[in-house]
Amino acid sequence: MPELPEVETVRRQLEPELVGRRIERVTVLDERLTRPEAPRSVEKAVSGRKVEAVGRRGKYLLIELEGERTLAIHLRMTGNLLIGENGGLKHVRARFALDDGRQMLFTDIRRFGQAIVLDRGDQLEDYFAARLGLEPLSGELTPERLLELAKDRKAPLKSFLLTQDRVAGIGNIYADEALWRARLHPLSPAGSMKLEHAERLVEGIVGALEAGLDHGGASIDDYLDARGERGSMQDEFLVHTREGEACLRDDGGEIQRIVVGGRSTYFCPVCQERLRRRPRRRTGARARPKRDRAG
DNA sequence: GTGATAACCTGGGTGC
DNA sequence: TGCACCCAGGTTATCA
Repeated sequence: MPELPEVETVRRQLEPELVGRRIERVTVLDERLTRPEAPRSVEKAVSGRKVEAVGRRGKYLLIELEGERTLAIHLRMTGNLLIGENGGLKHVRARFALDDGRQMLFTDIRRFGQAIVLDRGDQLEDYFAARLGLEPLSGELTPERLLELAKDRKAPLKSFLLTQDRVAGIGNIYADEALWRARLHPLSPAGSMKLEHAERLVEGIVGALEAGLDHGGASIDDYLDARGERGSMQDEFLVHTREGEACLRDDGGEIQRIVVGGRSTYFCPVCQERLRRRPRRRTGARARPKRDRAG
């Protein structure tokens, strides 16, 4: 499933191939891809424009085009962007014909992927401001800011990490990996963290994402990089999908699988500390007056 | 405002 | 072998 490391891997591969090239023609083969916009409007907005840069925001890939337009692509669960020959591929949802004769193809088995065109400037800013929070690898994610975002939240840490408008780019795999690295139980209420926990969690998030990047992402199911090759992060998982195996910390714990927020969640019950909600600070001598027995 | 859950979607695995 | 059913998960909409 493409999360931040997978999308960033694709971005790094596409950048030298696309920047300076002109997208001569776009053919959208699945109208779901461009919803709510009509396929023709996206085809018209992109065709004939030169690529100026290839960026990323959270799990969105941003192809910046001349004329202050940006093609924002989300791979969702099974989307792939492949460049080169790519003959005989199944589930092709869009074709981008480049001016050097090659094609970039968007394939997507489950058809959840999205491609929209935004005007650079306010429209782009507003779109992402409403959806995405801190970028974990940019240095803006500090323990203090994470603590502030989690303040008073009762939601489990696992669900909190998956919420993109707090911290962008973390999905099911790297949430599990980050929590294991931080030694924090996925069911701990987010608002129960203290500074020391937030410090461990930031370290865990960054460590997990960088490991994913180092291994070209994880190819559990359908993910392929822009060259059509699989990543190897799935061979390096510390906890995700290791149900029934001994914890790698050798602490006697056995990795368990539970469902949190409808998502499979893997953790070690021995070394991942379950935090409890802190009681609200009461004001005054008695926060809750005793019942007046006299009636 | 917050948290939980369903829906979207399709290939693969499982059970009968 | 073929069929029905369930599961996976990122995001959004809906509900409590």
